This record gives sequence, structure tokens and C-alpha cells, in this order.
Amino acid sequence: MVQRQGDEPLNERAQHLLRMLVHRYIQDGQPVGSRALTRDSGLGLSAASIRNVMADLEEAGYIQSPHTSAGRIPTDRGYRFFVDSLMRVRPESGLDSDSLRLRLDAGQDAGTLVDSASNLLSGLTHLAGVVTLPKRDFSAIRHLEFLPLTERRILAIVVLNDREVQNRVIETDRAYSPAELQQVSNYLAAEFAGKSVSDVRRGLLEAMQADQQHMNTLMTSAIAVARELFSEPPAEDDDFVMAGETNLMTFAELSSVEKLKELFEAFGQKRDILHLLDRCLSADGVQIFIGEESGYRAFDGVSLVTSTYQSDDEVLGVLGVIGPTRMEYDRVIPIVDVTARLLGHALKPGQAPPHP
Amino acid sequence: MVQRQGDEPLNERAQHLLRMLVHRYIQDGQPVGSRALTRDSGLGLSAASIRNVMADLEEAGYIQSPHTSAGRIPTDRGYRFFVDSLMRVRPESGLDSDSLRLRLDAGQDAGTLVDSASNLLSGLTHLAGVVTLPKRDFSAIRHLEFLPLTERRILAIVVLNDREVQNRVIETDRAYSPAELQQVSNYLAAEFAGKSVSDVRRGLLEAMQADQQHMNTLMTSAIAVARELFSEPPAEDDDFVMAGETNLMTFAELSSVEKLKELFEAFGQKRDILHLLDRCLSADGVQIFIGEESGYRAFDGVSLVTSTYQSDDEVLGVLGVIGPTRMEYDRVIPIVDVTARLLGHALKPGQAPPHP
DNA sequence: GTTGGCACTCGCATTGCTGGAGTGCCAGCA
DNA sequence: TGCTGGCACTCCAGCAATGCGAGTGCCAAC
Repeated sequence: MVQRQGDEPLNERAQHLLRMLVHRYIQDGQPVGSRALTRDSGLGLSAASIRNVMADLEEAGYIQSPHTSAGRIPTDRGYRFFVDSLMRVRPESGLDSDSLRLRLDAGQDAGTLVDSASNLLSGLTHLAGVVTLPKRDFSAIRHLEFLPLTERRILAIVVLNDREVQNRVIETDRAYSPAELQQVSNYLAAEFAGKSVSDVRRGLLEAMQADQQHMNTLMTSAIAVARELFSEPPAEDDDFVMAGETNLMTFAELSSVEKLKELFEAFGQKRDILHLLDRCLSADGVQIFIGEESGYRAFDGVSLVTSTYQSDDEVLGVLGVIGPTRMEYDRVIPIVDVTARLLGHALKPGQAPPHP
Repeated sequence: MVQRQGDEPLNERAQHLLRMLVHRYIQDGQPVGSRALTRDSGLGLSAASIRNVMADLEEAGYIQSPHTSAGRIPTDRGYRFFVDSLMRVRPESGLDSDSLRLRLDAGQDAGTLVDSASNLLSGLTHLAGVVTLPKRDFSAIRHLEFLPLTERRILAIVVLNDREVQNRVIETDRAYSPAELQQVSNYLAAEFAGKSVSDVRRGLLEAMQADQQHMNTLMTSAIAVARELFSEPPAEDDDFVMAGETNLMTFAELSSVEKLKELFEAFGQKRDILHLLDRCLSADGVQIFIGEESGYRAFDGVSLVTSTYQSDDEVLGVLGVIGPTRMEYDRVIPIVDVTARLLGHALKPGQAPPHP
């Protein structure tokens, strides 16, 4: 990156003005001029002085002017500084938290909850909401069942956490007789019941490294089958749900059809978005990507506010909100934060189911 | 509908010119003037004569001019007449059919097939593809299983057709002990194995009307549970999958952001679309809704070409393509038709699974 | 019935103009 | 040294005027 003169820290006044400018721009989407700022700032400064400061801010890369005689708008860097150092998150208006809880009812199945959360996010922020399906690594295995389809293909059904059912077809190395399969099934069901998927995976790894000569045929078969079943997470774990994409069509910044197309294509591809969301999985708490920071061209002019959601300290997934860089960060961030907490809570196993 | 002078049948020449006009407009999206038509028509007529005919066509409601001194464009009614009487469907270029078959591989599960079909449609037509999930009414029940969750909540797992697994939580009138549930489970599994969902439903209806005093407790319980399970189709049966929505953003007719928003919101709501697709279920073969014919405002300027798909004479669902009214009907229709056939074929139970 | 001609109508792009908002810079002042 | 008022300059947005081109409708003549 090019060294800029402006890399020296901003003084108090410049920071204050930058905050005002960003705030104002977020409100009405018009470039902010020196006159408007003089009024807003509350400092008893003249427009000329403000102009001087604005020139500094521009040189430092925090703001820019779309053309000579327009006001200034924040750059990505300006938003970043605003979000990191200038902004104070608005405390959610207590009421929210309660009414939200009602809409994320514990005891529903994961798919429904994820949908609700996504709708909730988009509804509250008037932006697009996005929620990844929860990882199932820490779910307890409740029930296990194998059905022979053809000689070498078995339909495996796994029930997790009282509620979720997953199934996949596995291909085996050799043919299993129904009786044999039944044995394997019983053995594995007894062995795995109550354990979490990641425990099982770890256990399998150990078993495979152990001396196989001490095992009987049943165990060897069982391990082979189980390995096939648990070797990699099911495809659905790698997916997300969006809601309210159309909200993005209202923003002037994104109203060029080409820009929109690019963005919606990115949503459809899923790959880039997933990659981006995966990056958020590692750091917990709220994370923000502003415009080009994401590294994807389709995300120019677009920001992503995310948070991991977790139950019992295990990170299950990521949720967040996609909108124009010009979004009300101070309002959106707490919404994302609260929603993440509520979703995590609602997903906690053993929650009371809703009364019929 | 208002009676128009033009309701008298169009003469040969008028029909020919209408065909040319629609064809031309579909090709380049520009209003077609009399000069252009004189060249295209092949008739040795002058522009003035053409203009006379065009005036007739306009009066009859088949074409209209966006403003005084532009050419003419087809109205919905014009497209309708074109599609019904003037157009000749292009025979698919044999090659297609083979390469398509490869992309709709029999033996995959319904979800994957539906996704593929949807992508196929949008890829081939450069429009948006839409496919409803297949109804499962005619699927054979392969396996049935009940797991107690809480006293009155039971997780039911139904395996259909070797491949599809459906599960739902049912609420019972009274508490069942695990042993009792096991009995019910065994009884129903034996009773239902191999029957289709609709057979079972019919059977249940009869059983309920029969004199219940002749039944033992087991049967009564079993019927109560089964009724809960099969009373109405699972929610997923009532859903569809779309692909290539972004293709619609390229068309000039739809390039106003507001129109697009309206349309995409309709896609998101699903309700209207589902309703529209349901209407297609009854009539089999290819069906077409042009513009306002659909009755939904969001569909102004948009056409829908659909076909039912079926295996073994049972209609399973609907698929189709959504695009601007100005679409190449003669090319799109056979694509929809073939895709429907291939999807129906691929969904046929007992198809050889793909070799690993 | 067909044709050429003619007047007419729009839409669209270009041009020139004006007002307003905003900037940068400078000289003067505390 | 920092702040301020003033001034010249720039650029956009909106508006009217204009000319051009494409296309129409109608009519009289063939």
C-alpha cells in the first residue's frame, strides 16, 4: 500500500468531522458539503475551516469527492475508521429483544429456525439477511439406521438432537447381507448413541490406527461403514439461506442493473459468499467487511456485517446482513448480534418444544 | 371482453405479416416499422400497403405502437395468436436430447434432479428455470419408522422409492409407551410396505369409515398415528426451485429496477408462482401464460412456458421457464418439453443407480 | 386493391445556457 | 499559527431550442 501523508493519526477535530460526515451521508445518501457540515458539527467553525480539514481527510484517503464541485462521501477506509473508532453502537431498544425471541421459537427444527432468523434479519434491517446452516459436528447422535438398497448401496439415516434427521446413501467396498447389516447397525447404534458427531469422528480415527488384528469381523465391518458415513460433513452443512435480497434493489448506489446483476449472480453462485462466511467462522463476535475489503468484485459498494452463532460455546455457524456500504452500522450491528444470540439459544438441544 | 371489429378472422396476408412482425420483434427487441416489414415479408408489397394491414392489426388488438412515430410491437394478444396459430415449433436439434440425458442422470435423488433440471432449463434458454418438487403421492413406501421424542411427539421417518427419505414430527392425542409405539410401527410397516402414499390414504379413509368396534386397540392406535402422518402432503411437496433468475436482468424490457424488484419479490413470496404452477398441473403437456394472462401484476411483460412432468402416466409436477413476453417461443417450447420428459424418466422408480 | 407522395408527429440526441452548490486558495486578522 | 471572509473557478442538473430520422396516416392516382 502506498504510504500517505495522512497516515499520521487524525486529530480530535478531524475525527469529529469525519464522524459527522459519515453519519450525515449514511442518513441521506447525498455528498456532504462544507456548509452542511458547519451546521451539523456544532463546533463554532466557519465553512472555510471545515474545508481545510476536509482537504486533509481527503488526502488521507478517508473521504473523496465524486466530482469537483460536489460534497464529499466516505471511502471504504473512511467507513472502516468510522466503524472501528468513531461509532458508538446504539443499544437495542429493549423491546426488540423480547419480540425477537417470540419469532425464534426454541424447539423448531434447524431449517425453520434458520429461515426465521434470515427473515428476521432482513425484516429488521431492510437489507438482505443471510444465515449458514448450523454445523452438526457437536450434535448428539440419537438414533442410527441402515437400510440396504442394492448390494453395495446403503441408505443411512441419522437422527440428531431429537429433531434433525439426516440421510445419505453410502457406497460400500463389498456386499453386505441384510443380516450382517443389521448386526452392524445394532453395534454402531449402541456404540454411538449420545455421542457427538465430532466425538465419533475422533473415535473412528483412533480405531483405524489401532491394531486391527485384535478386532473381530463385526467391528471391522462396522468401522468401514461408519467411516464411509462420517468421513466428511454432509453437503447441507455447507450451505446458507438468504432472505430479503430484493431490499437491496431500493438503494440508489446499487440501482444500476449491471451492478445488481453481478451481486445477485454472486448470491446464486454461493461459492464466494460461502468462502466469505467461512472466514468469519474463526473469529467469534461481530465482524464487518466493508466494500472492497471482501476481495470480491461483486461486493464493491456492499458491506457485510456478520456474527457467529453458538450454543454452549460451540460455534455452529455464521449469520449476518448484506447491504450497501452506506448502511446504518450502529443500528445493524446490535441487530445482528442479538439475532445471533437468539438463534444460538433456540438451537440449543433439549430446549422445550413449543406447546401444541 | 369488449367486442372488437377485428374479431373477424385475419386474412392470409395479415397473418403472414403478423408472424413476420412478431418474429422480427422477438429477434431484436426494436419496434418494427413498415419499411423493415416490406423487406422481410417477401411479398412484393409496398410499405404503404403494409401500413394499411398494420393499421388493421392494431385495430384488432394484435399489435400496438409505443408512440406515434415508432414501429409496432406485439400485444399479449398478438403473442397469443402467434403462439397458437402462426408459430411452428423448431424441432430440437437431435443432439440436444442426448447431451441433456447425461445431465439428468437417472438414479439420483429427487432434490438433485430437480436442481439439475432447473439449471438445465435456465442454461439452455438463458431465461429463468423453475421446477416444482415432485409429488410423492404415487411413490411406494419402502420403510417406515417411529421414534419417540417426548410423550406426545413422535418422529416419523418414511423411506420412499429406495431413495427419498421424508421425516416429520407428529403430535398424538395421547401418550404412547415405547413398546406400544414399536407395535404400531411394526404393524404399519407391514401393512403399508410397497403401497403408494395415495393408496395408503385411501385405505385409511375406508378404515376410518368402517365399524371401529371390530378393531382391536392396536389397530385403532395405528390408524390414529397413520392418519396424523398421512393426513396432508408434507410441506416440501408444495415447493419449487428456481435457477438463472439473473438472466432476466439482461432484458431491456425488464431493466427498470422497479419492475425487476416486483418480479423478484414475487419469486421470493413463492405463493403466487405456486398458484400459477398449480394451475398447470391439471392440463398436461406444454402450457403458456403470456403477460397479463397470468392475472398477476408482477407478471406484466413476462411469459411463463410450462409443462407437467410425469412418470408412468402419473403427473408428478410442473417445470418451465420464465422470461420476457418477447422470448423465442419456438425455441423454448421444445426445450421445456424435452426437459419435462427427461426429468419424468429420470425420476422413474427402479432406475439403475449411477455406477460409482 | 395497390402505390407513391406528402404532411405530420414523435422521440432522441445535441447544443447552449443558467443557477446553484461546492471547492481551493489567498490575504488579512487575532 | 490558526481561523475567516472573499473571490474565482468548476462542475452538475435542469431546461429550452434545435435538427434529424424513423415512422405514420391519409389521399389521390393508377
